[in-house]
Amino acid sequence: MTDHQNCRRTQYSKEITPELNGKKVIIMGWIHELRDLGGIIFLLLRDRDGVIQVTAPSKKISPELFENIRKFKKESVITVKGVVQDSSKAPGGVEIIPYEVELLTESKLPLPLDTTGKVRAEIDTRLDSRFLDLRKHNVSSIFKIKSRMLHSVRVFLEQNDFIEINTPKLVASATEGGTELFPITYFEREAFLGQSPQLYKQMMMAAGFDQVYEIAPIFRAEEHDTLRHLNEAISIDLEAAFCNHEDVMNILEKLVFNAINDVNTHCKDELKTLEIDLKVPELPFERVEYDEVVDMVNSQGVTLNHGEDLSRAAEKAMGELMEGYYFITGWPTDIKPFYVMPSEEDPKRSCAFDLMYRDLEISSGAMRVHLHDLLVDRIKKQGLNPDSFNRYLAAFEYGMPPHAGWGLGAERFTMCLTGVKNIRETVLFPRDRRRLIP
RNA sequence: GCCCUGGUGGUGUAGGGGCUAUCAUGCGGGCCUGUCGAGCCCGCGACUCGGGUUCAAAUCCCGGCCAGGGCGCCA
Repeated sequence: MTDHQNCRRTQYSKEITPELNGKKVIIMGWIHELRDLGGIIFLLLRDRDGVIQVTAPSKKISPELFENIRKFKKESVITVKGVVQDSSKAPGGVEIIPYEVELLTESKLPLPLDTTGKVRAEIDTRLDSRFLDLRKHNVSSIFKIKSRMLHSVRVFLEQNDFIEINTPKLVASATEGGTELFPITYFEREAFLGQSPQLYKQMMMAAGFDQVYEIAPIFRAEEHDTLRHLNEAISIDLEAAFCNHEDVMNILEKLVFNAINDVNTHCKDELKTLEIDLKVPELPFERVEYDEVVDMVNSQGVTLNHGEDLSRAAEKAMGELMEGYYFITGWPTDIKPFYVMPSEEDPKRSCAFDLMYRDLEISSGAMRVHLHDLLVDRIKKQGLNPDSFNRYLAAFEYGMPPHAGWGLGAERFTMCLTGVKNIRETVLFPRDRRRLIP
């Protein structure tokens, strides 16, 4: 009788080493592969972190047990109770000789996709059966690295005295400008899904929190259809008072540096699975002025007029010229949002920056406008109505400190850490132009 | 949204007006005691949908839907 309500493993597969020779263990997981050679059966049992071979020689185990194992199907969940056998013939130098096996749940066959890597599947097929796709270690490794990166970011920011905050994702106004928002029904009213915690982070500066961060979803209703855009993404957002853009750039580059180091030391197996050699960048990251970027892009034969945002071709041209991480600074004020502070020496240039990795923008930030009247001015100049910003603007009338901040795309950063080319690879259940399930 | 390309067993593919629609993997059965992408034998399983051209369409044409790549959009 199978005991489903008392299942506990003694070890994960990766914890079983030749040193445990002769020890009894209980392992649980999925049947990765089954090789029946007639008189001996090799069963590869996969769990979260690895695969271990269970070897069933007909002469060493009972006929009933042997027949049971022979009837197993791939991807079924089983418990194996057995004895560790140190063996040079086994993969990893160790295997389990079973004395008892239990089928916990049987898998339906055929599988919607191959979990062993023999036949590759398209991303669309994989996402349709994502839970199965994620059983592959080269896929789950991406998420272990993402998890480690987020952990590292939290530790770093806590150590630097930042307060973690949570801001609403249901918002009333669609007047922030720029990106399209997803409209939703909020009881009898219309509301929207938040595009960014920007205005709330700034209000926390007026609240006297000084240094805040939030790691949360953002929603963009753009019909983009590329390898680097999502309609739901995780933004690592930060805002700090009594400082300028230079200060938050320093924090950002240290945070990125720190995360890469942390992933390198704690995700060795995952990086190996992904065949990634993660290079630790040098600090400080190179700073390139926007004016310089225009010249560099044009020198590559790609047209970029002064005052324009970078086209995809311009980003690629920069990617050809720059290795690793670099900042683009001194952006024209006109192409940046209203809350970006114009430079004191030259108001046509702003205190905004982007952090790039080769041809990919992974973060953008700025010193913000903390002066109420200037902010109202800038809102009007961008063709927006200051009246719809009342609650936000009020925060600037009762003592708002100078401040700066940035937002870092968690998925884009994960692409840099894992080397994957499609941003959908970095989200468990991605939301894009076409996909809303699963 | 625009441009290009495509949609063939569960998965990944070859083919490209008529013949039993190719191959791999998978699945079912058989043989096999050291596999590790196990091997060998037998079997199973497919032309995106709608319309049109034609004696004949999976193949050509039109449209839809879906996907891949590129771009645009992305304060």
